Amino acid sequence: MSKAAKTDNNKDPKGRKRATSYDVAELAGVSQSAVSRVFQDGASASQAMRNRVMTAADTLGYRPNAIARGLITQRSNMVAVVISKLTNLYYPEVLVQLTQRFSEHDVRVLLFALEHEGDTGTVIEQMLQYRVDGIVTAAMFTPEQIKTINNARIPLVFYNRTPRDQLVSSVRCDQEEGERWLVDELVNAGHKTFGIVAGPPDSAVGIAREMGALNALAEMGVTDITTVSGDYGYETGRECFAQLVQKRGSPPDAIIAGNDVMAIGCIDAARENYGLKVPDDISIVGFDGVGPARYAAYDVTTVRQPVLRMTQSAASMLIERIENPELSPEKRAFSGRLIRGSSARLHSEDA
Amino acid sequence: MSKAAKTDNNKDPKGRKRATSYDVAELAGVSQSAVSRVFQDGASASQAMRNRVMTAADTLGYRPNAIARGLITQRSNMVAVVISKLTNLYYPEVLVQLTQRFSEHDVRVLLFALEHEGDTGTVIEQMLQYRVDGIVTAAMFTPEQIKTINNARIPLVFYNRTPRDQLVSSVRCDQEEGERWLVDELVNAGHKTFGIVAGPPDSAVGIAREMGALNALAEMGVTDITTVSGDYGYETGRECFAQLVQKRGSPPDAIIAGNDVMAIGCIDAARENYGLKVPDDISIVGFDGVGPARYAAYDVTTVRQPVLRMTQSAASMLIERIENPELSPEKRAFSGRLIRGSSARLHSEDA
DNA sequence: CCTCGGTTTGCATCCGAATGCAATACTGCC
DNA sequence: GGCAGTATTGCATTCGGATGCAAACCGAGG
Repeated sequence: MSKAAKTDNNKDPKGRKRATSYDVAELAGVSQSAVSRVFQDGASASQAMRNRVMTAADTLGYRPNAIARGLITQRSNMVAVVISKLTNLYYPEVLVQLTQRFSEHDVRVLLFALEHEGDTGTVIEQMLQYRVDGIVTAAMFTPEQIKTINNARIPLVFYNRTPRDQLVSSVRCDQEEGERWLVDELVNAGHKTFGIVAGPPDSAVGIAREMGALNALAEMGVTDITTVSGDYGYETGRECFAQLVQKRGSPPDAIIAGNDVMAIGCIDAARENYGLKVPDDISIVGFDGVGPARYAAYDVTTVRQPVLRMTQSAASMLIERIENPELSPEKRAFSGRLIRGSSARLHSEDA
Repeated sequence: MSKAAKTDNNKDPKGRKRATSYDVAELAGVSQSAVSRVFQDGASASQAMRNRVMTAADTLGYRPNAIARGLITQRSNMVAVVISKLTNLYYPEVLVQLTQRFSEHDVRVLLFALEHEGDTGTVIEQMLQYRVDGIVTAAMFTPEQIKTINNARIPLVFYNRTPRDQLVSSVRCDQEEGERWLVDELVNAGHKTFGIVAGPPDSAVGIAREMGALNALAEMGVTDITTVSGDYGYETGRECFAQLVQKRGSPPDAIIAGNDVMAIGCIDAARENYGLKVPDDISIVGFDGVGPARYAAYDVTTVRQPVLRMTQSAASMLIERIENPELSPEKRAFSGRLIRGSSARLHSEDA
């Protein structure tokens, strides 16, 4: 009787309602649990049952409702991916890679794009409400936010940022090491005066790179350093170059830019606005190894991040922790690869 | 009694279970419906009730479960966004814009990234299972797939592709018009022989552009046309240039590339491998108006897509149709903007 | 033919919030 | 003070599928 009632309110004016497992069960003359079992992996169901159910399901166009399933299983099979500053040419690649890695594990990606890395507040609330099974973030969270996420027992992996003093998992490219390589090479090649075009102040990666460069320069005994900062964009790179020159009266021997795009901006400014030859008059290096850095007109000397390995790690670390929440946090740092482009005179080129 | 049972099985070994509206209700001494109402927009609840519930909710760290809500309201508040070929430098921008537009309407984005535009099969199944409220796709679907989606009554908006003979909504940049502009200008500037570097054969946009260019060329009476095709990438652009030259024995007067990145590849190949001056010896034009097209070393003549307006349209068209499923399909085409870079000699520059 | 071990299947219940309806509380007004 | 009218609140049910448990079934061996 109660079952009959269920079919009664199918009075969708224009077209049939979406088929449910009950509808399929009825048509196939079996129980709803049977339908449920047929659509699961390791559930027990005879071949005959499978056939009947599948036939009925096909004629009704039935598809299991992932929302309902998520409610009962306490698994949404969705992970949140948080990105910011997509203008940074580098993240799109990361994003697609991540999505593909996750989809290999039958996990969907709920995307959160932040205008600025600071806008994390509301986003966290959203992620929690949607009961995502895990989070990969390429934006920094505050300690309280991290605590909130931990309390909700949602596995969390930071991408290219590692909060200080926090017990969290992260995957990153070793920015400091990369900057050290660049600095070593530049200093050994005879560059004495340096300009740094840092990233925006709210970028964790930018800060890591800037500090890495500054520390390396200090260790090498370099003191003539001028710093300006941009927003990772091309235009900003051009402007920063001008600022640098103005600030110190003349162009430095070398410029260390916070990413490749700004490096490209610097190169164009140096050539167009100051008639400088790169790398003869000035060396300019970037970071990331994005596509445009390989364009012949720039051929930027840079450190390429191992995006594939990093995204694979992030995805698998997260999935491991979703399946086994007891796993302790883990931090993985990958070395980048120094790419000796022709935008800088480097030491070992003559080796 | 049944309520008491509910609190009993809270035996989470390590830490409390996630708070539900029942927990909050109990602590606040009110009914579950009251809690539900407090967390809704237009529901009736006294101020006193609001305070009590909110206090209880805060101490428990309660957040409404969007999954459960979706089950009962038949609204997931999620839309699927399908993209392919993210290698195309242009889509990341689209993606972020879309995500932000949707989040303004409190709609989340479930991301599906296709390796190739053809891999749509499984993705559609996923979207339907997750009961997304709508779909924006930057990949082409087959007529059967479209029918499946229509049967499920899920609003669908195509981005930059308009299936032939299908009653669907779409937002696109008028590729044909843009190509016509480019062709007109090039022909009027005296270019006689043309090379076309088309996009991959499974790209709907690529085909539209290629056809647009060919039609325009035919109308202008141009017959010396050589076509090759690439995958939208930089390297492919370089290779295509070589192929073009080889195929016809010498470089054409002008090259029309399927996108800016390939145009850049062509420019580099022309300069580096053939010692040609751009635009003195050869004109090269692209399409999209991506960031790198503006780099000083290339300054590509191109047609810029009005991404902001297009994404806004796509988002609002979709949301309108989610809220009012009876709305009939609508196709919007936006004109791009011709950008007269220095990679081509154009007619009207002397005007 | 009956019994035993192993599969299949169905029953009943649960996940967490939304909502129609009825009961109740509160308001203003005569 | 009493009453109509509105604003709150609670009750019970619903969304669609998963799952523990017990009943039913199957084939093989005695």
